[in-house]
This record gives sequence, C-alpha cells and structure tokens, in this order.
Amino acid sequence: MGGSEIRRTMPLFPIGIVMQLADLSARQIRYYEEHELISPARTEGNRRLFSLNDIDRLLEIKDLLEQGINMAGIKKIFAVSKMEKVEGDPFAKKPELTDDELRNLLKKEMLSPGKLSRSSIRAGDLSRFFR
Amino acid sequence: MGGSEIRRTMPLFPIGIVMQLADLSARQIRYYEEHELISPARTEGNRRLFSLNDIDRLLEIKDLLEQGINMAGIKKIFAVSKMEKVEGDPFAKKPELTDDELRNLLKKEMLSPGKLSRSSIRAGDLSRFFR
DNA sequence: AAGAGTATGTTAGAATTACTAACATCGATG
DNA sequence: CATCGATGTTAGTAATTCTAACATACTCTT
Repeated sequence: MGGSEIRRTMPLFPIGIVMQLADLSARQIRYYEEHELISPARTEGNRRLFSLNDIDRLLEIKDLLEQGINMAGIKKIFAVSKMEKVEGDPFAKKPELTDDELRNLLKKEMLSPGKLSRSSIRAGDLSRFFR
Repeated sequence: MGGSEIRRTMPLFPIGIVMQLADLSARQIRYYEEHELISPARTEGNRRLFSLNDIDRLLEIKDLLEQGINMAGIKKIFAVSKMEKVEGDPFAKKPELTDDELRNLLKKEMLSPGKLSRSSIRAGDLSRFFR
C-alpha cells in the first residue's frame, strides 16, 4: 500500500506501447487474449494493461507462430512449461489436449511447407533490453 | 530499426500509470513539466509518454519538494548535477541562477518551519524495484 | 492586515486512444 | 470449393488525457 514496486508482473503498459514493443497489431494481441494465451490486467475503465511478463509472452507467441505453430499448440506448450514449474503439484490442472493430440498437432504443423526454420532470432525475454 | 529496445530513456508510460507509480496527481506532474523539471515525450496525438528516467526524476522532485525546496531550487540542483556529468565541457550552458542566488534560495527555504527533515526516506531511483 | 507568489485542486470542453462487435480477406486444408 | 485460422478493417461507443481557466490554502513581504 502506498509504496509502489515495479515487478515483472505489474500491469504498466497500454496496448499502444505494447504494439510497438512487440511489433504486433492490436488485433493480433486481442486475438491472442481471446485464445487465453495472455491475460492482461484491466483498468477500472476496462483498458488493457500489460506487464513485462505479458510482453515477453507476446514475443514468445510471435516466435512460435512464425515457426508455424497454431493457437492450440502454443497454448499446450505454455501449459507444459507451466507444469514444469509446479512439478509435483497435486492440484495440477489437467491439460485440455493430451500429449498424443499435441504430437499430432505438431506433426501436422511441421509438414506445412515454407514456414519452419525461417527466423532463427530468439525473440522472447525482454529483460535483455534493460541495463 | 524494426527491433525494439527498452532503455531507461524510452518513452513508455502514460500519465495515469506514472501517477500511481510516483504517487503524484496529474496536475503536479504537468506543473513540474511546465517548470521544465521534466520533459516527457509525446505521442503523435500529443499524449505524454514517460520514461523510467522521467519517473526517477519525478521521485527526486517529490523528495526535494518534501524537503521544502521550490521549483527554482530544484531546477538549479538538477542543472548542477547535470553539469557534474559533463564537467569540463567547453559548451556547458550558463545556468539561469548564479551560485549566490542558489545559496540565498536555499537559505530562505531552510528557514521555513515544519517542512525540513520530515521524510528521511530516499525516494528516487526506481531501478531498485527491478529484479 | 492586505497583497503577492507558490503549489495544487477542480472543472469544462475538445481531442486521442482503446474497446467490442461485426464483417472482410487470404492462404492452407479437407 | 467450402472451411478454418489468423489477421485486417470499420463503425460506434467509452475511457483517458490535454489545455486553459479559475479556485484555494499557505507563506512571505511590506
């Protein structure tokens, strides 16, 4: 209370800034939210406010999309990497896609021509920009 | 071009966020700008955008104000600490207030009762909030 | 005590930015 | 070719911010 701390989870950025930072359109960002890949905070007046973590995640999404992975795949990937962090949690949520389904998804995506291995630039993790 | 870097000088935050972060009213922030203590960037549509440095500076201003120093004094203090950084610069700008004037200002401010030595909390430098 | 100056509050009206929802497009896929 | 998935575009509405003006509460000066 009163004192203000800046954390990576703190909602700070309006969508206009995030668009520039992540080089994404508002439409794209909202679409990813619609698919629950991000969950930015809201102001009292319902404007989205993004944290540094949100932006990192957007960059990850962008990266994965460029590799030809679709919403469902990305969602699954995030679910997995989240599970790794809470490994052993007895309350761990059951993922919507089984591992089999993910394998199928990825196999399908892999076969789509011209998309894979285009950008080898690691996009994610905005923190490297700070000094 | 194209790639986006986040620097401490990068204009990122709308005034609403800065108000929360620095615990200042919009009126205060705009007033300090009016007195050239800060110079936030603007969007194309003329909305202010503040950098991390701007926010640090706002916290410094707040701190100095709480110590009873006025706009002119703060401006001078900033001018001095800026000069220290470019010490020896043959093009160094001549300050609007002479050192004598500053001494008088500060002496006057020192004598004002009830304001001095109230908060011993160091406010400035937002960077300590990051991890 | 009256007047002037300083920092801030408040209000009004205009302009920008963001929101949702709907419809359009375009490439890949069955 | 009819769908689907990701994104563009548009319209209408609502939130946020802007400037400018006037108000207030102190402090200082005379």
